[in-house]
Amino acid sequence: MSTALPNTTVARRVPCEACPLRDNEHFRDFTPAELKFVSGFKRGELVSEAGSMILAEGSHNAQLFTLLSGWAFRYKTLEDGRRQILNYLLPGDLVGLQGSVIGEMEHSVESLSPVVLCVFQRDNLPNLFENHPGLAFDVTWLASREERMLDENLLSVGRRSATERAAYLIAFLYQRSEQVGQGRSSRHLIPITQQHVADTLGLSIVHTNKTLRKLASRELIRWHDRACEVLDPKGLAEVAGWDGLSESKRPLI
Amino acid sequence: MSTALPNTTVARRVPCEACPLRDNEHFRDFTPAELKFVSGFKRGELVSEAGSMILAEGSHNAQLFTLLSGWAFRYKTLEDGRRQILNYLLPGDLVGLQGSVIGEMEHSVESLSPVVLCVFQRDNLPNLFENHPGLAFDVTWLASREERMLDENLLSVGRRSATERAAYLIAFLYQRSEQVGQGRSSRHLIPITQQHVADTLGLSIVHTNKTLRKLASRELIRWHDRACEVLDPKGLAEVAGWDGLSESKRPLI
DNA sequence: CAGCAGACATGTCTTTGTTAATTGCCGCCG
DNA sequence: CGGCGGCAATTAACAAAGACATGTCTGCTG
Repeated sequence: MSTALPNTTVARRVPCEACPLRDNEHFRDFTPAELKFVSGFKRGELVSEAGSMILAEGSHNAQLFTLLSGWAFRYKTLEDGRRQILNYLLPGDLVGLQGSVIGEMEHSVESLSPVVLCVFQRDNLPNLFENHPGLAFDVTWLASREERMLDENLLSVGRRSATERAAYLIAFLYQRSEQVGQGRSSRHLIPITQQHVADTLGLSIVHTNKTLRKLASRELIRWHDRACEVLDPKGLAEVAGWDGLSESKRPLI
Repeated sequence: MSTALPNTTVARRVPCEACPLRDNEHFRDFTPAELKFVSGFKRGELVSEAGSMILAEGSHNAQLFTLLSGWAFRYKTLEDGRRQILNYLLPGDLVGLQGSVIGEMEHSVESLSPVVLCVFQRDNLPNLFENHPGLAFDVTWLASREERMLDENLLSVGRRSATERAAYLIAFLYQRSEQVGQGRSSRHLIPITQQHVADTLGLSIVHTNKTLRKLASRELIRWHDRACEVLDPKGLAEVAGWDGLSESKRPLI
């Protein structure tokens, strides 16, 4: 039964409804020494990997960044090449807290479209936290949201059927894409291949194909070249047994 | 190429090698209004759930706590009862950032042994961050570690075979148990049932049983009543194709 | 034009799930 | 004290889901 403490200047940020670190504006008070912007990636390019030259330059530990625009995904692989996609990255998402040390192949990040990044020095995090009140919250908020997404993903891969999994994934990515507001394209296109879907859901590419065809035959989706068009998000959510689409926005912290 | 900034009082915490929030000592500077200790749970008891009376009292949002002693696990369920265990909680682990709102059944936590908790008011987090420099780091560190564990878990469920999954899970829990130093029991016992294993790995209980027997016949483990004894951790890691056992301790942030 | 990659298709084989029945242990209660 | 019921672990027999090997077709690209 703790009593409500008085609000402070930090507390003004609560509840935190919007996604932080989304646009450049959030980085106004940062000095050039604290961050740098990186762009120019093409689709299918490795953004960060053990040994990658792009983010590993200078410090081998600089692997902390937010996505400012575009799509990407994070994955791990086993020695024999089996790959598991862990989550998809849309503008505002933070990557690198998971820790990546050269040679240990913790995880890698690959782009699905041209992307723009904002890169921080990982080992500078203590100073960043101190110099930018509120950043600790933003990071906690983002980590928290990512964990919720991973949770749902794990539930999906572990306990849902192939059809449910596929429907869930697509409905989920559709929702995220809507939230971010990819205004650009009028149709709802998700820039992934069936191989990505397979590696996300823990299925073979063949079975994934069969499953997607079933969804397509029910007019829930339509598959394009390297992209999925969502025809009926609600129908997908229903197939997936997922109520997240209608989930009300709510404060996380 | 940012220059190295001078160390500050906050920076002294880096690199952070040990698990923070592990013993009572870490909570010395906290006031009684900021946290409370809860104990008295028995094995198999719900620690936190939508509607639970234990942690929901007062604020419906108090679901933020660390485990001070004992074992527990976090899980989600689908409407029809299928359950997926998300991760296991050992002393020092933090729960509740994922967000849990009454009625939405986000996730639940159940104990595997008697546990002691340290509970924070979730909506008081802003003040906590402000009043306790370093706490933001500890939380980030913990969230980061949890995400790495979830990543590996997802890889496991998505891409490893039943035998690999089981071997990985047990080797992993063995390692964590060792790190925490459950000194109490001389033998290395993990207090879970085969049903827990099944729900963690996304397998049926029957198949899990066959898989575990195979591991037992290879003298890697021995199954007791509601507990798993680890005979050969290295052998398990080898079966799992996992090199995490020998992983050197390293700073995360 | 050749080469290649992705989508689509099919048949066979392996892995895993389902159902159901058996045993042993333990705590509860008459 | 002893029967009863429940849970964990186990096993068998069968069904289903999904993996794998293979091949075709199409559109793109050099």
